[in-house]
Amino acid sequence: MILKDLARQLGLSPTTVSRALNDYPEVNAETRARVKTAAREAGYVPNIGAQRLATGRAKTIGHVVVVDDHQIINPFFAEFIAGAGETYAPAGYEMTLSIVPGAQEMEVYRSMAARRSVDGVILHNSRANDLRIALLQELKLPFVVHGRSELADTDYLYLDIANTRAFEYATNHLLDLGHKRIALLNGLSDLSFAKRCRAGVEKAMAARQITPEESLIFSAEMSEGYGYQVTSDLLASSDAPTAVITSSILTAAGAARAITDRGLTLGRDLSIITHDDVLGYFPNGTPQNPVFTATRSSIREAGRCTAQMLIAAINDPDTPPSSEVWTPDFVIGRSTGAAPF
Amino acid sequence: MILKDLARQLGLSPTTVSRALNDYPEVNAETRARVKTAAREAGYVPNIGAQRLATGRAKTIGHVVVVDDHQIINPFFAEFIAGAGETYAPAGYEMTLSIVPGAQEMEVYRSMAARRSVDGVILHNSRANDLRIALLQELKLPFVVHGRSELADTDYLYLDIANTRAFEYATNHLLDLGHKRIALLNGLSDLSFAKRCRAGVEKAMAARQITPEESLIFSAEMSEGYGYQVTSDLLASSDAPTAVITSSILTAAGAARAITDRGLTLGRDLSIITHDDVLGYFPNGTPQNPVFTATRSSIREAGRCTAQMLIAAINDPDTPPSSEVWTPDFVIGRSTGAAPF
DNA sequence: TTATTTCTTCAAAGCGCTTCGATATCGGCG
DNA sequence: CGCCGATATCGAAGCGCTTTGAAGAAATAA
Repeated sequence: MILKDLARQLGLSPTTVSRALNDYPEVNAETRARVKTAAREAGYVPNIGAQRLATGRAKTIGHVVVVDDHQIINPFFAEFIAGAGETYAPAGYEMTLSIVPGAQEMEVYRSMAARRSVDGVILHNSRANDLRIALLQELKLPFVVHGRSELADTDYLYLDIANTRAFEYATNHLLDLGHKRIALLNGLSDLSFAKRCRAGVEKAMAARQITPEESLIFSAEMSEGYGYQVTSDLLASSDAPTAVITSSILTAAGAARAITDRGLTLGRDLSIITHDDVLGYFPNGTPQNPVFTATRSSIREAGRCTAQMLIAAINDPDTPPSSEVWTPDFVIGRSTGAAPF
Repeated sequence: MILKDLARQLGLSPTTVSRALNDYPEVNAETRARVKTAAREAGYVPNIGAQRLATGRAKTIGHVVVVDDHQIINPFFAEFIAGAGETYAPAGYEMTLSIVPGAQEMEVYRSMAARRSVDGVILHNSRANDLRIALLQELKLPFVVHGRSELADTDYLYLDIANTRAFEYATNHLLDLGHKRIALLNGLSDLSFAKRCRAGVEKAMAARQITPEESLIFSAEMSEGYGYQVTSDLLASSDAPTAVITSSILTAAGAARAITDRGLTLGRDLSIITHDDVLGYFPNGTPQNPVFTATRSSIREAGRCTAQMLIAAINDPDTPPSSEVWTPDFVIGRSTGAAPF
């Protein structure tokens, strides 16, 4: 069933049928209703390739995922696109996922722009000095960044959380409890959120004349195993820290496992504060009774909002960009306590 | 830059240029080389909408993800599509993800078929009696199922692992260690893999005249919290089981946490065997030194292979379907030991 | 030499949709 | 009564690509 058939069946021209279906005002209300009913009954759906060609809009948003040894589809990303995807469908957009080696990432954006396969993209894993931003601006491909780059001179849309502030707050919480040796189990160091987390910790410590020790700062892909490994090693050393801050709940779970493995007690022998992205599959205890003391911000909600920002930017490209920075909640769980002597 | 421009620039017709780029044989080798070079230099990439319309092929594979209260993008799915995605790009295919409420799932397939937005789909979370199979056959939309349905009379492509056999093996391992009260922390009961896992456990127990107790069989979304909760409850009861079988490593991690939380020892006070999908973000210890005794099969590799099967089926629809069933490995870790008295 | 292949290239007709620029109809107005 | 603007519809021209069928040039055969 194509448009022409439907038009003939209704005794109308394809023009009118197309306009009726697309809610153009110059169609008689009664005619429109008749057309829509007939389309539904006949199961008519416009061919998407034809629509794309005729309108020049792909009605598609691209997400590029880099898979190298160290970067695979991780639970945070999964949760984020779940949120974004929920937003696309009702808005009439589709989502394409391109999974490519890191070396090809830039090429993929170029090709997306040239072949017009997407109307815009969302940038994940914002890096400190992110070359993708300049490229996309040059290509005139609308985009929104999840996170923030450190390029102060350019103007682009982003949605981020206030990592520096959150981690400063978390660190102060530990300092108030008497902790002085605090380890940071951070994400990969070239990611901008990791830089900000570290800055927050250092800021809080500096305010109390504490110099952060290089040997207590770690950077890696945020997995459970990483948290376990590093914490085990720390606990085995002669001058173990009394508290650990991690930037993900998976890492915190690993750290907790290392603590119980040694017969120690979480929150007494070692305190943990983590950032919690509110992963559906890995809840931080229950809302009433959180396991970890944590800074908390839903990454899924971030996905929803980022998608909305992008769709808005595509629909009216002239509206000036208005980015967002969210402040995480702070919840107190059972993973923190006064520093041991 | 469009085809016509490139053709004019080369002093050729669009026909010849198109044929040169698409490797049609009737183009002079020298001309082809000239065209390809010029295209590369000019950064010409064919418009995808036009190509779709002209060829009738979308060069796109669809994945539908159901998000209801209980089903969100989970780590297993994420790992699977990472594998599938790796396969698409080199083959010239794109991947679209549709994230929709369960009630709309069937409608999405209909619409995909009608608007020709994808050339084929991959079915996730195979259910025991899966209505999607009949629908896709009726729509003549090529598809491959990850998992297996129980519809014996239809012929379709699938890739699955031998869950029944694997869980029977795992159960026998526990029975050999002297365990008699074995709990099963299974996935959602309408999923076909969960049915097969249960069948495997029951088969092994039946062979030794043990009747599985209904009160030791659980079904839920496979999360860490689920494993923790159920195991905590079990350990608190007067006649706790001595072993637990779980169908996912996340659930196993939760179970392990429940054990250490009570001051008990994994593998001595309670044994655990799990199925390990080889999640990048949640490794089962190290390959040399696994934490959990486990049946193991890479879900990412399954994604790669499923994608290849689908592409093959799309390219020559006449080749008879040839499905695959993989046998998981069995690895022995530190989570199992002889049954306590 | 002419007829017949083979090798290259091209013009033109779609693919199914949107949209610009008419055209037809009709009530309202001077 | 003729003219005007508003309303509703249509014909036709694209969007950028592929592909069919034809045709010119070169090579081979008769």
